[in-house]
Amino acid sequence: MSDALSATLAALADPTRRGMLARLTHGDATPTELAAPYAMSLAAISKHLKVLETAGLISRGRNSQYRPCHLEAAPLKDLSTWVGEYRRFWENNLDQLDAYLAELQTADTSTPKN
Amino acid sequence: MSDALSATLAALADPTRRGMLARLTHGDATPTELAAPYAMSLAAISKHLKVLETAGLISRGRNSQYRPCHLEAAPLKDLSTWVGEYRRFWENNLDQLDAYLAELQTADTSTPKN
DNA sequence: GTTGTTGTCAACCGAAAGGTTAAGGATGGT
DNA sequence: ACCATCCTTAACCTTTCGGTTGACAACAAC
Repeated sequence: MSDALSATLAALADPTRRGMLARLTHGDATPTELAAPYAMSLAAISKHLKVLETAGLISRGRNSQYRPCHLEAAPLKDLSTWVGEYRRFWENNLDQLDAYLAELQTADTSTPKN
Repeated sequence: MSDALSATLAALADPTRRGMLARLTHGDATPTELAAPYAMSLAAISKHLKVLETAGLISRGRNSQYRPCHLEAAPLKDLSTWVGEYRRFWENNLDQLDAYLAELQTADTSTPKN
């Protein structure tokens, strides 16, 4: 899981963490504020934030006792780029094209495995 | 992890599974073909394929002994839509806007926590 | 300096992830 | 009928994940 994209995807795979990111789109927030919607200890929230920070999805400042969290979108940009490579596979009736190609292959002389 | 987006992200968080999807962009392939690049038992490959299938990222047919795998891009489209909501956060110098807003808040009368 | 609030860390726990090996089901070929 | 090939399943093991509780560090307020 050492590559950045895997870390990003793993961090985003948890609904609690996605909820925190969504909250941060409205502005920076402290762990206590981020914890509000969840029936969960603050320690658990702190762990989630560490996962997000390790993935580069948030950064944290310091304001007296408070540790405000800030959304960092760079990993999301990378994710968007990655998933964009697959765009042509969900656009423009590609399934029907695939079906056509499969039919061509069935009519072939060799032993088709696909 | 019951929601579809979490299942998609968790499935994609593994580099082996992403590699399999990348291979499937070149056309359908059997488990044995998909296993080729990896130093891993076929049973492990079969498990990975089950994860991808459960997430709706592939479908599987039957051609005699072979179980050809086919890329299904719908969950990727949903993921692209989700991440697209964050687009404005990595475009157009948003960090500088945030810094400006933070400065405004520091000049405020209340006790700012963020 | 004591007290309260905020947040993190360490230790622990159960469940899930990701791999193994061994067994077996499904199909094709001889 | 038998054998080989392809693939999945079951059982198991180790590591990671997501939560808990308890201790405590940092800072503010009184």
